[in-house]
Amino acid sequence: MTRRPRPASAPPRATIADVAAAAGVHASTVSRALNPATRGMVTDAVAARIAEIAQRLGWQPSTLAAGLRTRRSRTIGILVPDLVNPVFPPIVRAAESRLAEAGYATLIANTDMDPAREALLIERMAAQMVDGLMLASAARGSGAIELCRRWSIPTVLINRRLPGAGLSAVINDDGRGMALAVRHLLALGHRRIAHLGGPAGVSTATDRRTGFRAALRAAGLPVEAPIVAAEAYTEEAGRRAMQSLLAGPAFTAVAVANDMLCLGAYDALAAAGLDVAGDVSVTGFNDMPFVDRIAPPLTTVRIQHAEMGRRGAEQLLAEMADPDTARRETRLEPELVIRASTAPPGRGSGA
Amino acid sequence: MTRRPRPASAPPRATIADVAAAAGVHASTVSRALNPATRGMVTDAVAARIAEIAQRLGWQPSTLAAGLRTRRSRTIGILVPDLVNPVFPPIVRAAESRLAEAGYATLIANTDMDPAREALLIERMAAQMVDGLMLASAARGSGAIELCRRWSIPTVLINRRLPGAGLSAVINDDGRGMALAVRHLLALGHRRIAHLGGPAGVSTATDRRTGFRAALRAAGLPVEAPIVAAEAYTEEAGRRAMQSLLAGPAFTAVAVANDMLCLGAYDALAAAGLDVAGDVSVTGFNDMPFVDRIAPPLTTVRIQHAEMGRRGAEQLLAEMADPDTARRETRLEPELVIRASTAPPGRGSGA
DNA sequence: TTGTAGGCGTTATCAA
DNA sequence: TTGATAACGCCTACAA
Repeated sequence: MTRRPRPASAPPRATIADVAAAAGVHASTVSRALNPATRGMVTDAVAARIAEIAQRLGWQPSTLAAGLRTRRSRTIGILVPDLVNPVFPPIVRAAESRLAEAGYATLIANTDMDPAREALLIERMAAQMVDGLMLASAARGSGAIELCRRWSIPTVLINRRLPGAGLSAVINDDGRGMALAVRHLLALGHRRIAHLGGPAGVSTATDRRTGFRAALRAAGLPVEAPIVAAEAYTEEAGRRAMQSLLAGPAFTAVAVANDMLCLGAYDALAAAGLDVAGDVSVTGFNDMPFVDRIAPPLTTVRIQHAEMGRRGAEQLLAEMADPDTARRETRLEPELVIRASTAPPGRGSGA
Repeated sequence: MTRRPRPASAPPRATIADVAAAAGVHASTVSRALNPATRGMVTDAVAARIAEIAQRLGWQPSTLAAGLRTRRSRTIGILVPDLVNPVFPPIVRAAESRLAEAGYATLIANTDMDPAREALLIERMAAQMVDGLMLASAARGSGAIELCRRWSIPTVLINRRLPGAGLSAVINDDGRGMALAVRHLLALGHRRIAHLGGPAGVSTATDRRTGFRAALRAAGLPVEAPIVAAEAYTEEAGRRAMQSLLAGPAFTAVAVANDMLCLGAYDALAAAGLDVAGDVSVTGFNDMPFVDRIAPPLTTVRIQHAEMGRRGAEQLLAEMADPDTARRETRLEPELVIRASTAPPGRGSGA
């Protein structure tokens, strides 16, 4: 005894055959009339009548059946490390909107930064025959890229790039963004500036660290500034990283790789009896929601969340439409937002 | 000239027929061996060999083909008003995790609280043959429910209920939550308490307003407290609603229907020269991320975000497995989190 | 336990 | 312009 998927009371959904019968034409004619791409092959009068009948019967195309035939599911997958990280919702949302406009549904999954889980999810997306993939979870050695290649799934990276992967990416200009933050600290008079960096293997972390060093060098400062890498982009990791910075050489300002890390950093500073801005200036990265309302409001680098999602979707649509579309790395311009977490040095003692 | 979906270089993906040929058995045997549910029908030795060959050929089941046959897509749709509202990501994430565990992929879409868009999305989900739907966007008069019924899509409401819809819902006990907040304010000594409510037609708004009134009544206070309803759960709406509260009778505390509204309320109070806690105590609802770090940290009602997503998924899975599963309204227990936005009255002048 | 055959709903190709 | 036919990949009675 198998359970029937739909209650017996519900009428089965109308198919093209039903419409054809009602219209007194062949199913192929109905298919042509109802498919925008082939509507032109059919007499206007017939097409109109078919459309009317389809409407009356409540016909809906079955993406499954169409997809089986055409080998496209009109579905796009988006993989994010963790949807709860506030950086991602605006990106995902913008991408979803653009894709919906183009008639695509959006499959979302969280990788938890677990390569095994990520691989599983990609396999599953491949099984679902997604037409394209947007990866916000790119990291060195994840194997994701070769899976996408193996299943020939058009793929675009967002937020993070992966040098050598040969994939399009829509990212922030992380180096420039970090330079904006560092130059701001220098302008305030800071000379002993530390860097609280992101986790290894992630482009946002390496690009921002590189940008940090370059900005110091450009200012003629010694580059052997205190640098610590957090193990992940989390509050807790930020707390621990800040603790280890505080155990090292003194500094009056710290350029942090990510706003989430800043929250933990704030805690660690408070625990050490230090005042943000007063004793240690702090800059973040991302301008994620509500960092303008924490105490003190965070000076940070604003990224173009929505634009990133939109442009990523755009690029993916282009590559799906024409596989020969040139791969490109789009770097979005970041912008410094100055708030109250930065101030000239010397008001307090530094750290 | 039609464009081929996959580059000529990529080998076509293996099908059951390929595996069958390689194994020297019939395709149906392969199907049985590879499908966990029917594995038992096949000799262990044969099953093992088939599995090995499938693995070697990189075979992946095609959800499309299977779904066409079985009429289930192993896909669930989730509709949220706006993924950028921080209440939703934790819910969605937990649901996605649970559904992924059960082998379902998750389709996500934003309704923007636009009934027309919502209807379109549901139609599209129906076309995608989603096996079930989770609706976080329920509102009076949306038409969503009848669409789900029409397409016989098992549906569970989350975060909001819809009286009379006959659908399961996993929600907060909004009345109790609001009562917790009001009792806290009463205990602090407040007597003139206002309510900044949510938008009309949404159960969270009406249930919290009802809870507010009931709590005042239970305390023997007059129920004609100042009450204003915001037009939406947004900062801007919160600002305007607080402004109109301030234009009315005086109060020393305000119980707000939602944290997002509180942010706008904070602004309006500041603009009026009033101190949160000092002049007017403020309570929120949701305990959304980071309200513990705003200034002053918000006293609010914590809801079980993740549990809501998990339980919603659980209920949906149950109803999909057995349509006769009893519909149920699950109310999750909220919890008051006391922070610095509430204080005894009288330190300042009130409003 | 395995093979056979037919069909899920749509679209592509060919013929009329 | 329309109709007939087959095929997409898988599942499942039924027969062997």
